[in-house]
Amino acid sequence: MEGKGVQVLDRALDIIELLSVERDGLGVTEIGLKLDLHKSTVHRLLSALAGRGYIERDDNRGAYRLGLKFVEIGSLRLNQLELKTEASSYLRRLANTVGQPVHLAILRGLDAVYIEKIDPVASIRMYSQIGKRIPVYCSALGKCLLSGLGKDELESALAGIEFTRFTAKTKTTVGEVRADIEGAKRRGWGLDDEEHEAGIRCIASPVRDYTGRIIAAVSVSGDRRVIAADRDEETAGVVMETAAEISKRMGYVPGMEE
Amino acid sequence: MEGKGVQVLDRALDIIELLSVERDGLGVTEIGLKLDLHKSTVHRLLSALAGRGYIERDDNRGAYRLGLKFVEIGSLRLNQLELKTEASSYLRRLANTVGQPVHLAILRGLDAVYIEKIDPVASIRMYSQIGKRIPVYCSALGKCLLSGLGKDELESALAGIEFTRFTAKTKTTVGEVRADIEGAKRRGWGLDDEEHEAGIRCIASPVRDYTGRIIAAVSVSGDRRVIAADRDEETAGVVMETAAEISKRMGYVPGMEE
DNA sequence: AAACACCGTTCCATATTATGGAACGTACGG
DNA sequence: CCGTACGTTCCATAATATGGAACGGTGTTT
Repeated sequence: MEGKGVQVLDRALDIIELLSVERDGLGVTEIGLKLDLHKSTVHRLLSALAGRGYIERDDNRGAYRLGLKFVEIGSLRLNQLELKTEASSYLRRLANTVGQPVHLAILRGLDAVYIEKIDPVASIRMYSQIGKRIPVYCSALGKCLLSGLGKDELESALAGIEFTRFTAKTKTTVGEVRADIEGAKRRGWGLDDEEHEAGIRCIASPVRDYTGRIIAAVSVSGDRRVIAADRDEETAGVVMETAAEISKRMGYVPGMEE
Repeated sequence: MEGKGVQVLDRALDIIELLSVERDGLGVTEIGLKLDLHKSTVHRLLSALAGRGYIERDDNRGAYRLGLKFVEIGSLRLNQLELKTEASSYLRRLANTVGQPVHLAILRGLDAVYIEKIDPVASIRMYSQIGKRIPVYCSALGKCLLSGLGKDELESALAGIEFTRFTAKTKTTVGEVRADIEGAKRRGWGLDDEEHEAGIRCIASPVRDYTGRIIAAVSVSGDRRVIAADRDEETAGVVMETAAEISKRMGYVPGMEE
């Protein structure tokens, strides 16, 4: 076959990704219709995946849905990240101090990927999700992560951005984003001023490792009345403190960055 | 080919599961050796998986490891569980009240699968993991989950248990486990008295839904000096209270079971 | 109660794909 | 500088996955 894929694998992954957004599961025929696959093909792939726990049947309706094996594999992958393991208790402490959701993210391509999310006790806001991505140009986390790139790498990354205007305040030019990144680098913290989600502001600070490189970023986010602009320096202070503690834990010695 | 599987899919899943326990990733040749696959086959499958984010290359060494796509899919699956979404804030409250790790689990076959895990701020104990399984016969969660089965279904389940002695206190006969389950049913809470992990005790209580059926269990666990035997009734009280609140949230009306 | 429609499941001839052997380029160690 | 091992690519062909047909079961309609 053409291209880089393997047909059976691509079909199976298509099924998996389809079911990952279908809360109530789907039947064989419906999966086949949505993915333009013969139902006997679908059935065979589902059976194979089910045999290993990646797919399960709904108890009542018989619909197929993702199995909990994905949860297990996802957790195993997350726990391979030493950074996350080391950072968790600092993040919990920050969440309780600030009383707002706290995230840890790493850079993947042109996105920040959430690898930890701590909600304070009273919080029930569920927008972000571990494993999800947010574009670098309109997130505090993303700007911090980009601030760790070398000049050439940064320009290359900026050149690759395809802008989507999420809110009235979304930055949509390379120049604006570059300026924000430089500001993040200078201050030691980055800002999302309702650029990704209207009404939501976010402050992040970078985490470094023993080589001095930026490997992650920590953020606090919340309603613009809670993460109020007039208290940004104060909020940024506690975020930077937490990021510094995690950095230290990862072997970073202040002053060693390039 | 023979059996229920699909060869390409089984090979890809073998690679995925191998990498899920290899923190530093592996090379093509090494994967091939471990799975008895030709390196050109391995390379093709890795490339196909990498193209969709399920595999990534280590920045430095070039080793292959799982991609963060698994984290995303795992989180999407978890978030499809309405129970988990609804329960999270109650569990956080319980963790802070008791100051010990709290879990939520559901029944899958003869295991309790952790679908939520809350560590209090100061805790760094990392034994359990979301997505992991613990056998029903030697866990408080498992005994609570089994207590919701009908008589025939329970006997069938008990007949299927293959006992492993984890500690000196592990129950290893069907009679002992049946007695524990009946005790859990009578009291409204179940106990793991160092049966799975030496020195660790655990108290759990079942969660019901609007049909009155047991759909999950909540637990608190910790060192036997902290979850001390002489205070079990007290600890159980707060666990049952949390389980009752979650049950209520899931539409359960007290008195409607059976 | 019978007929109909649709779904999930199974089987198998064959079309199509995945395989693995050979070869190549690169990087690392001696 | 040379040898070794790894990752990568290509392609003839062996082996597998496909999908068409058929079946049983369930729910709905007449």
